[in-house]
Amino acid sequence: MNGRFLGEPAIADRVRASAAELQYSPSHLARSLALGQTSAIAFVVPDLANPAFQAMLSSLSKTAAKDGYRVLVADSAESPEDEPLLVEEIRRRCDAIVLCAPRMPDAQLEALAADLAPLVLINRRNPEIHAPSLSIDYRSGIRTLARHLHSLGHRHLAYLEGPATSRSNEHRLRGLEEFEREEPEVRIDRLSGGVSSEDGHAAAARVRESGATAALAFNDLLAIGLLNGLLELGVRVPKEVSVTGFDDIPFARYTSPPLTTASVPHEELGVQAWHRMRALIARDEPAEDIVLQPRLEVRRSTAAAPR
Amino acid sequence: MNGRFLGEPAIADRVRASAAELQYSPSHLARSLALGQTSAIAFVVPDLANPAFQAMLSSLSKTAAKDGYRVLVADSAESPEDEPLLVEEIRRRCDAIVLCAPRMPDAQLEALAADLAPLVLINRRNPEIHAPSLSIDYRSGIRTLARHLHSLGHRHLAYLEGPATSRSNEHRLRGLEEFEREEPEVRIDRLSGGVSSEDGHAAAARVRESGATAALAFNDLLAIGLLNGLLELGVRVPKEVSVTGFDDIPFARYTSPPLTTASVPHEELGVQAWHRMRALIARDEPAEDIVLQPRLEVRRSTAAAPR
DNA sequence: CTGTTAGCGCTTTCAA
DNA sequence: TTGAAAGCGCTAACAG
Repeated sequence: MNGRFLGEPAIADRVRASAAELQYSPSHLARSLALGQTSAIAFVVPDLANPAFQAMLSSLSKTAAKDGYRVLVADSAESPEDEPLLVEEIRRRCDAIVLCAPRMPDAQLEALAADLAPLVLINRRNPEIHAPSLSIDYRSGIRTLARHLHSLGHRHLAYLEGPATSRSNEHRLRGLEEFEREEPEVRIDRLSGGVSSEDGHAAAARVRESGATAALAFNDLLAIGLLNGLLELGVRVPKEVSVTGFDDIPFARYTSPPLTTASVPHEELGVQAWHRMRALIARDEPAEDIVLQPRLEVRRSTAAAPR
Repeated sequence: MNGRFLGEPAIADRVRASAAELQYSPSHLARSLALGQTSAIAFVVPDLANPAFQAMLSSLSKTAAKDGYRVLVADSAESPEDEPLLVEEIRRRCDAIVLCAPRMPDAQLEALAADLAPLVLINRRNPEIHAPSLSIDYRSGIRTLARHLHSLGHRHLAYLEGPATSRSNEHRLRGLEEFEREEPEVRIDRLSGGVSSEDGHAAAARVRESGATAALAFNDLLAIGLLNGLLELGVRVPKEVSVTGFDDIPFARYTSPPLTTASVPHEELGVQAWHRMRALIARDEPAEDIVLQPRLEVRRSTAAAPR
């Protein structure tokens, strides 16, 4: 049945015919047990409703499929507590795991890492962990956005934060601190944001009250909600307040006004994650870790600061 | 180890301690083989990059997780030819399958259905197939949109088609025919559209040339691209041309102008799909098939027809 | 070249 | 109450 039969073709045909007649269908399960591999990998994200993670999943799944691998998905619902159990459970069902932006504390992740191997990490670097890691330079990306706003004359900015457990939020914060050191006359207010467009919408009033002339949102989802909330409050964007996002999700270019953002190649991350994973599974040396640079995408949600 | 041990607690503890020491971790695979169930289901869509399918996946995965089930995803890349093999392969890896908007011909789907059971169908009804089916009344939805445009004075419409293999595209076409019979003075041009925002964008010139005062797009993705393409061509929306979408993806409300659309409860579909599936797996009688009615969501991309 | 067998790691049944 | 054994359906190594 497996194609590499060396006997008489007629016999093979007869066997195949009988198999069809008996409605025989091989058990992938038993095959996996005997072979010791399932040809499936897990992909875990904090929020499957986020287009950025969806884009990675879509490209990871397509890419892995070319090598006969399927992907098992799980959403940790932004819960750092449940994450370790979820991750261990799903890992045991397949051959390997891609952890995307895990929210659990470093210590737990470090403790788990060996058990999880083969493991590929996205958006979470940790020198203690021996696993390929793909990430985005959020620190530099947010600085580029801040510098863009600065060049437009903005001196009072607001940063709408992401989840406190998000490492990439920390990196943005770090980038902002650097920027403040470079441009001491700039003031940046930290405002609590969230993770969804609704959160961004709800933050609009706080942004207006802060008096900032420009708001940097944690990501595009937040920025899109903020944009809308600001408009509803009668605040003109970008005339009165400029807004930036982060990610460049497919819809960022279609908002009103189109969103200035830092563009992240999510599809590329999915492809590269699979390449690293394939190497790991084959016990090859995976390619080097990469830190992708976001690209400034200037659209119409940012403009010169009001007088 | 399985919690229902009847002996001395001290012994159980000692066993557990040894297990931990030996880094014992149960093999889900072997357990599945012995038990004859994997606690995983497959979810197959034509395009994982479509937010409508992503929303279903996200809710299906969350809902199934509550019952200890994981989901294996696959994207058929809109290919009706590869679909049957893909579907059979992934089905054999797990306990059941949810087929979302399959593109393969009816005959093939009917032939496959028995092999695939337990099977839940989304967006594809077929009386020959004995499987729970959840769908959207696209026919009525598009008619509601057309009627909305008609009430605004539009008499020359254009319909931007979806993939030829999409049954839901056919249903929309059917609804439009009904509408034409009801309102004989209305003209509806059929224009080839596609499946992505890029396709919608590319169709903008064709829509303008058609002379229609309103365009109904197959879905929101197409509509958003069309909106943008029209704007780039200097066509004012909705002043000169009204545009409608279908689905009400999360971003439809944030486009410029916000998109009038037929709202489809994708999350609800995911939840209901799991409920049907759970009943099937438990050999219970699944709840009745449902045909959800889209809800007209009037936003600012539609307005009175020009003079 | 063909047919037999052990074993993957679990669950369940049956015997001690 | 505890231990031993059969079997889930496949693969791979081994004799015949």
